[in-house]
Amino acid sequence: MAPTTQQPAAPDQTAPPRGKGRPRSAAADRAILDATREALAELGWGGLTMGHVATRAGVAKTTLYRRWPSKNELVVDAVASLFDELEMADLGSLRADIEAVVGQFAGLLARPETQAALLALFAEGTRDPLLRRRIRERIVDPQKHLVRLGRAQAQQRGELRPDRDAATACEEIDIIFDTIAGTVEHRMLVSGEPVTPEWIHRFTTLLLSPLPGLAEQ
Amino acid sequence: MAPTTQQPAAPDQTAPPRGKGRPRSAAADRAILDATREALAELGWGGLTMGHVATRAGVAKTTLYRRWPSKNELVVDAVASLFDELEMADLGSLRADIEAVVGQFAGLLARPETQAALLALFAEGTRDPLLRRRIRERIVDPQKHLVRLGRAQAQQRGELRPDRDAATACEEIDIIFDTIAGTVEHRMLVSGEPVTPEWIHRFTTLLLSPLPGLAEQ
Amino acid sequence: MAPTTQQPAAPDQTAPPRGKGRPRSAAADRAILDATREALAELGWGGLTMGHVATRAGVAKTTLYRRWPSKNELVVDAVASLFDELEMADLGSLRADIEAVVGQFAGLLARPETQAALLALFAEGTRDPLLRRRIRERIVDPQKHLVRLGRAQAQQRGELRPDRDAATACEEIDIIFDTIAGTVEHRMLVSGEPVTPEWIHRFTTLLLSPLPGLAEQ
Amino acid sequence: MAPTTQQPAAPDQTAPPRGKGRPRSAAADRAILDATREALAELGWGGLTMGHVATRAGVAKTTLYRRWPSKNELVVDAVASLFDELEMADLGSLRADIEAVVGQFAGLLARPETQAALLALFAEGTRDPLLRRRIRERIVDPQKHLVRLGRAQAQQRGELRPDRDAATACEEIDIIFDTIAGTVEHRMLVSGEPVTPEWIHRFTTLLLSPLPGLAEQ
DNA sequence: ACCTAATCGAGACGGTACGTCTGGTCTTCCG
DNA sequence: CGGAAGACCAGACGTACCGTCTCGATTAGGT
Repeated sequence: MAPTTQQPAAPDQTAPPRGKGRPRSAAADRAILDATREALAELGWGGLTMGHVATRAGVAKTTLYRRWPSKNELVVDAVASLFDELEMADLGSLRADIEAVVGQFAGLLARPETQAALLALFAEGTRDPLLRRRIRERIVDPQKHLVRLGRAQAQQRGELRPDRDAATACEEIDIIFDTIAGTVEHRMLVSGEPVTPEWIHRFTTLLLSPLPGLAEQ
Repeated sequence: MAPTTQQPAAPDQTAPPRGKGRPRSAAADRAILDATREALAELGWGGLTMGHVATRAGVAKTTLYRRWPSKNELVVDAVASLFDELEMADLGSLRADIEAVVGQFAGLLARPETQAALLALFAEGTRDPLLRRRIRERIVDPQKHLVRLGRAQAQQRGELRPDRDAATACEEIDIIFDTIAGTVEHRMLVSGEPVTPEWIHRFTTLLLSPLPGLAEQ
Repeated sequence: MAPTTQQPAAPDQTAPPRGKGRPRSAAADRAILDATREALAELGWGGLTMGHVATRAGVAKTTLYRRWPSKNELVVDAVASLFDELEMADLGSLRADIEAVVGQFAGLLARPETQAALLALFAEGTRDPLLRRRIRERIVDPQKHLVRLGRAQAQQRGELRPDRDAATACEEIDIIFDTIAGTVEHRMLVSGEPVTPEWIHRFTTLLLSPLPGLAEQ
Repeated sequence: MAPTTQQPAAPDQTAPPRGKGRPRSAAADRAILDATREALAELGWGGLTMGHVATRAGVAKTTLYRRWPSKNELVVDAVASLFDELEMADLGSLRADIEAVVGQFAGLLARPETQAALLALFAEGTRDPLLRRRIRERIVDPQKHLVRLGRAQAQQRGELRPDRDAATACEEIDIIFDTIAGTVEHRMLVSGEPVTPEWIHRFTTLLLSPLPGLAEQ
């Protein structure tokens, strides 16, 4: 998806913007984020240690803390880049587009590093408003953009009516997004059951049609 | 809800069932679970400490570990009882029943102790199959039972067609449950926005009808 | 010297005096102090690390900090026991007694662990009154006792006049003690030159007689 | 005393002697040494930090390390100049001269920066021969010169016999010096008691006469 | 008027030790 | 024997300095 407006995982915006002393090593940034993803996949959230990441990245702990104030922020950035691979296809129909993006999302949630990190991050974000904001900016909003895009495509095709006003549109996007993201996450991470093409089809039907088996109302 | 098959937060079934020496203090169990809930509400998941719980409950750490093998299991039990208050009403229509149960669930998620614990537990459960199983038994399954109940009620009223076969029914219950639970959790705990009656109405509409604005297909 | 009133290097008096919980391991105390002395001798004051001591003693850092609040206090106790070996002989004359005790003291200062620790402790004590107090109780006072003892022996022999009053006696003991201890320390640790029997003889002469070469006054 | 043979605290002689590039700032040297003394007085040896000194002196750490290889050497130079104020008076008698110089030395040891630095330096010197040499050159030898001077004055007055040979003289100077320096340091820095005129008088008596109270021998 | 070279400030870098905290286990005594 | 108390080992935490390095910007002397 959108490599349009994307920095390569910018660490800490509070860094001095202009160069007085020695500039920060860009290689260190990359090594740290890679190490974080690897460690997440191997050891999971609980096994992830700042010291461990630093060692594996060949970097001093100080360097790590200079850029990310804590494990939470670090993992947000490390995981965020994974979400960049989500893309909105244009397959000619709303149903096909939805099924495609749900499939992509499910594929992402199947990766061990995502699985290890996502719910843990959400849990931490529950208590820390700054972290929630960061999660929103780096993870949630890019996803929500997909919904916006898919919706616009469907409107252009004539499958959906054009927006009446911006506020309603926004609310509709929100509700659709929470439904898609929440349901897939709950299915995979809480119920622990796989997301198969069949399941995707049935879920899309739920979104697009009345409840299956609903008697004529 | 179902006080049918429910122990009053039984700690560890592996305990010696019969009294040889001094019997375990039931008061200790209650004090521990209360202390856990209080500490969760005050300090959140991260701030919850076994030592802290023990102190607050006026109990030795040993006693605590004798009953629950770790923080995770303890919190499952402490939080599970909160889910007992969920009940399936029979308000005469499927929509009304759904809206009622979603509202109850949202109310539960608004409590600080639930908020602090739920996602964290799910995150831990991602790695630990035994924990996931326990979560399922004590938290998820009781909720899923509500869906089953509501569905049966609607079938009796004639709003839904009767089940064709058990397998399909089960799958349909699963998908509905994941959608309701996942969406409400995502809305409240990840997006961090409130679940108002209006939102509930719109979400229920999404479940019961085609996408709003969907052009005639 | 006086094993009369001596605890085997009691760590921290602030410990709860009698046993409610598990008692502190006496073996750990011994292992820690031994490890401290060994590490001092090998690595010196600067190379001595709490973590290193703990590891070498086969003890957790927590155990170490439970007993001694910091490196300073730990080393005081570790070194103090070395000073227990100082004894006041009774060799029949004041000169012989002085020479013997100076020789013993010099021998003590020649040991690497003493050398590494003593001045560093004194330096730290300069800033920390509690540490200075502890140094005084565990290291200085036992030494000063030797002076008191030697003086009493000389008075019994008739080499010295009996005390006129306690205050004057105390002052005289102080000045003699500071002179002996300070001079030997300065010779060995600052000037870095050896304390030979010849030097001891000359120093004792300085104490007992007018300056060598002093013209008749 | 001797501003005779004194560089104004020359930092590091290993600097390239002749100017090709930009010359070193003399102001920086002064600022660094001043900052060092101030920080010593305020924070003590343990609180003294290279980074702190650099900041306080308005200088980069690099500049500091270009001149002094470590904290130890820096403090030697910073403190050494304080010892330049020691002077040998000629008050007409050996006793008066000794009492004067002991008083001066005690005054010096009463200053917080000296107190913080001296024993710490000696302690470090115990392990580092190069440092000990530097201490000797910049701090100890100038003091020892005072003893030599006072001795010569007394010989000229006829209070002391002339030297028989150089070696013996040197040894006698050494022992007197270690005694005076060591005793005063021990009294003030270890015992932590003040050096009053009365104490100086008694100490000088000890140096010049047999032990007080010594029965006729 | 240019070079050349060492200096300056700032600050990031890899390390290491710090002292604290928590997790689980164990050992003791009391009821 | 159960329970309270608390010591035990293990190890991660986030901070503070260490001494080195890499910058861009001065600031001289030598041509």
